[in-house]
Parts: sequence; structure tokens; C-alpha cells
Amino acid sequence: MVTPPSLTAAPDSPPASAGAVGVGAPTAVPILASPSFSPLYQQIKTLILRSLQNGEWRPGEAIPSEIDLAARFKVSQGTVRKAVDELAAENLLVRRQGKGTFVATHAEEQVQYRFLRLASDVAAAAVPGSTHREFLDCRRLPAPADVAAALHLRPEDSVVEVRRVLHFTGQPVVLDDIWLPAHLFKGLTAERLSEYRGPMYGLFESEFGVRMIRAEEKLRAVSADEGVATLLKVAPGAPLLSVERLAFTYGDQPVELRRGLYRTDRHYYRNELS
Amino acid sequence: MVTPPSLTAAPDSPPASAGAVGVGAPTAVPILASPSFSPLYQQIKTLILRSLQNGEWRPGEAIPSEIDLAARFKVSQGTVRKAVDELAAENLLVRRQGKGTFVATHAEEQVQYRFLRLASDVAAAAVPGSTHREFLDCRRLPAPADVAAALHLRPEDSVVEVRRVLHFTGQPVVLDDIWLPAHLFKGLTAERLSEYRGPMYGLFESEFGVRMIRAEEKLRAVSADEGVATLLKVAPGAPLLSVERLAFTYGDQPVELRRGLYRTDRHYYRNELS
DNA sequence: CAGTGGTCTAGACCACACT
DNA sequence: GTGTGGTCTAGACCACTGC
Repeated sequence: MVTPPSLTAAPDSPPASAGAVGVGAPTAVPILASPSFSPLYQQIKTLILRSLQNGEWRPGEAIPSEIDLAARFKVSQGTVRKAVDELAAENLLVRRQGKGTFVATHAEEQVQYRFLRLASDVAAAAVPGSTHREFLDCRRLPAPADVAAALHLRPEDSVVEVRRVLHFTGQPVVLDDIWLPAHLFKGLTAERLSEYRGPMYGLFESEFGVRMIRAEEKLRAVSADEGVATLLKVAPGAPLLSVERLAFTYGDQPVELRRGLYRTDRHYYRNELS
Repeated sequence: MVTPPSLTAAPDSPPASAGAVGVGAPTAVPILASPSFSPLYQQIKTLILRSLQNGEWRPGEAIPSEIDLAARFKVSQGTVRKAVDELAAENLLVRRQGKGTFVATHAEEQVQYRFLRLASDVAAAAVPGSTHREFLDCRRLPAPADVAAALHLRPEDSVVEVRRVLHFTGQPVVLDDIWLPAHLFKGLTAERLSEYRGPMYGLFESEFGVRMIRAEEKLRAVSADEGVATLLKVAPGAPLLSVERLAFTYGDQPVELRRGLYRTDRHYYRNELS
């Protein structure tokens, strides 16, 4: 008999000082959040996540080195490493050997358009050839019921509604309707959207401090109604790919609902299964 | 000066005995495949992959314990662990604490329909409610040019062509045309397909030794032609989701081309972005 | 050169599953 | 209890980047 199973409270466990708990002896003493066991590296991961959320490190910046983090959390470098590994696997951090570990961003070089899965039938490269964004509308309005439900808003909350068209090589391909919680995006206008160079999520990061972490999409095939047909320059009734996206920021909080209609006569939506 | 950079040939490196290379001293001595450096755990990963491909361990079976593998490859348990971790992340292996590490399979409990991304608008659960598979056709024929190209076959090779309809809760939802290299699927008939309980890829594993590892899909919206409309019980011209899948086995070898048409009036194709 | 992430080892202990 | 994967540590060395 040593310790009761699945409850390994250290006899001399110190009061939770800064969050994580150190080890006294050469043996690890994981802190226990109570009945549910949580490994040390998971707790470290949560702490790093919190710092990311708090904006302690901004997108694109380097976070402290593993050695520094290990000292700060009073754990071994290997434990920090495992936490960072998982955050990198979730695309929240980016490791660069010899340089450091950086906060992921949508507003950067290669990994642009992380969430856009459209590819061209002809162009070998992805989409970014000659892209043009046309913003048709940007207004504040009370949240429609379905939008409020998806974004976890109250019926009296308001949202920003954006409508835009994406053109590739001169052709309209994507029509997006986008809803954002108005209280998070004060001052968002069609003009600022038009002026900004780079992906929309980059602007959201730098101007509003809202970082898109992950998203869920629901795809369907639909027929173009007349208004949509005109905007996308297809015949009424033409088949379009409907992509409904719910995007989340830290803590699985939904912060964007997007309903897109894609022309798929010259492009396709690519996906990888494994 | 110790060793020339990026070329760390061990002075006493033994001839590649069984594959991996041991360490003489308490210090690791990674073998080098030549100019391109490859960490030890990557080499171990390749060796495990080879054993999987050779069928040394069958789908669903347990592979040797980490300790055994470490002894076999003459590396530390930690190095084996990292190799296995990556293979588990790629869904080739499944770790089960306390029990062992198992070869992933499509023919098993929960993880069934790993590659089917359809979800129902109503049913909370995924699809597997009341599913019925109807096989319309299964024949051998010379590979059409596009199919041959996708599957890396020569024009004179032949393929097995399968046509089937998937029904959920009594309704036809999916029409699939499937092409398989005939030389890998000798003896595949509509009857055997109908008799088999469980996912098609499960039958491919157990009966033909072909394991689907990953797949690429291209999605588009299309209009139903008359033949398809009849089979899926929709109006001609109705929008359908077109899903073209190329599935790969070990070594990125393509072994299945599938063209699916999905009704998306009561179901949708779900996807996760991160 | 120093600093960063990346690899590897050896050993201890914990959580889980079976018998 | 035994054996499995899971966690944690400490220390050594390697590879890459930039001063």
C-alpha cells in the first residue's frame, strides 16, 4: 500500500503558487486537479495557452525558449517540450529550429489561406495567383436567430454582416456571407477590409485581437438562386458548393459564422483523409 | 573540430546488420543514410513501416511491446516510443494503455467508416444507424485512360469496376463508382461484397491484404443526370455533391479511385480545419 | 561563438488492463 | 502481480541560425 489508486496527492504538495508545481526530489510529483488526473505537461500546455490567450506573446512573435519556460514553470525541459509539441501539432505554435518557437499567425508568408481549401483545376499552385476581393456590404444588425445560436449570442446582441466575392484570375468564384459578433469587431468597415493586404483573418488578428484557431465546415451541393447566379456569373439553378463554416478562437469559443457558395467548374475543394 | 558538419558517420559503424544500428557507448550514434541526415527514430519508423507492409503483424493484432522493439532495434525505449508516436498520429497504429499497440484496421468497432465524412442533419450519431448497401455492378474491364492514370496503371492493365448505392434510413444517399487494380483484387464479386459485414475497406484488408492508409478527395457540386437521378431518387438536374477519392496504401501507392455522388438534402459532408 | 530547437539515453515511477 | 503504455527527469550531444 502506497497511495490510493488514481489519487496521488503529494503529501507535501505546496500550495499552487504560480500555477504549476515544482518537484522536490528527483522524482516528479504531478499536481492533481482533483479526481481527474492530469499529466504535468497538460497543465503546462494550459498555462501556455492562457498566456497566448492573454496576449502575453503576439502572433508572429517568439515565445520564451524551452529552457526559460522550464525554469518558469519549474519542470524539466522535456515536459515543456511535450507541451509545446502538442501546441505545435494543433497549429497554435510554430517551431523553427535554431531560431525559436513562434506564435502562429494567419498574416504571414507561406501558410496564408490556411483555411481556404480551394484549388484550381489548371494552376499547379494553390489559389493565390491573381486574387481579387470585392466587398459588397458590411453592416451592423441584430443577430438573426440562427446566427445568434451558432455564435452563442443572445437574441438582443448585434453582429457585423459582411458580404464579399472572391475572384481568381478575373472570375468570380466565391460568394461569402460572414457574421461576426459586433462587440468584438467595433470599427470594422468595408473600407478597412478592402485596404488590408493579406487574408481577412490576418486583419482580425492585428486589428481586433481575434485569432482563429480552428473551424468546422459543413458542405452541401445547392442550386444558385437568381441573386447568387448574377453575382457569380452562372446560370440560375447552376450547382454550387455550399460551405458553412463555424470558426473558433481560444477556448472553443465560436466567433465567426460564414456561409460560402463556391463555383466548382474550374476549382475544387480539396481534402485529406487519414 | 570533431566531425564534419552534417556528416556524422560513426568511425566504427557496423555493417547494416538487420537494419537499424546499435549504439556502442552510452552515447547515441545515428546511422547516416548519406548526405541527408535522418534521425534514428525516423529509421526505426521506416523499419516498423516495412514490417507492417510485409504483413509481419496483421490488422487488429498487437505489435511487440516497446521494450521488445527497443531490444530488437538496439535503441532506447524512448526512441522506439517516438517512432510509434508518429505512426499512431498517422493512424497506422493504435495505442491502448495497459494493453499494447495495435495495427490499425478499418474492420473494427468504433473507428468504422473512418473515411466517410457524411453526417445526418437530424441523427445526433454519425451515419451508422440503419445502413444498407446495394451493389449494382462488379465487373472486370480494361482500365479507362483517366482511371489508369490515377492508379498508375498501364493502359493494358485491367481494373475491377464496382457500382453501389448506400441507403441511410431507407433513403438512397450515396452512389459510388469504384475502380480497383484487377491484379490486386482477384476474385472480388458483387456477392462477396454483399455478404461481407462491415466497411468495404475491412474486406479489402482481410481478403485481399490491401490496406487503405490515407486518401485525397476533390469535392465539387454537380447536377444529377437522368440515370443518377433515378438511382438516387432525385429530380434530374438536382444538385449533388461530387466526391472524387484517390486512396493510397503503403508507400503512397494509389490503389483505389472512387467517384461518389452524395445527396445533401438530409446529410452534409463535415470537415475540420486547423 | 552562443543560443535555439532536435535527438537520444537511462532510469524511475504512475495508470491501466488482464489474470 | 505482471506487463503494457504514459509521464517525468537529468544530462549529453547534434543541427541550425545568426551574431
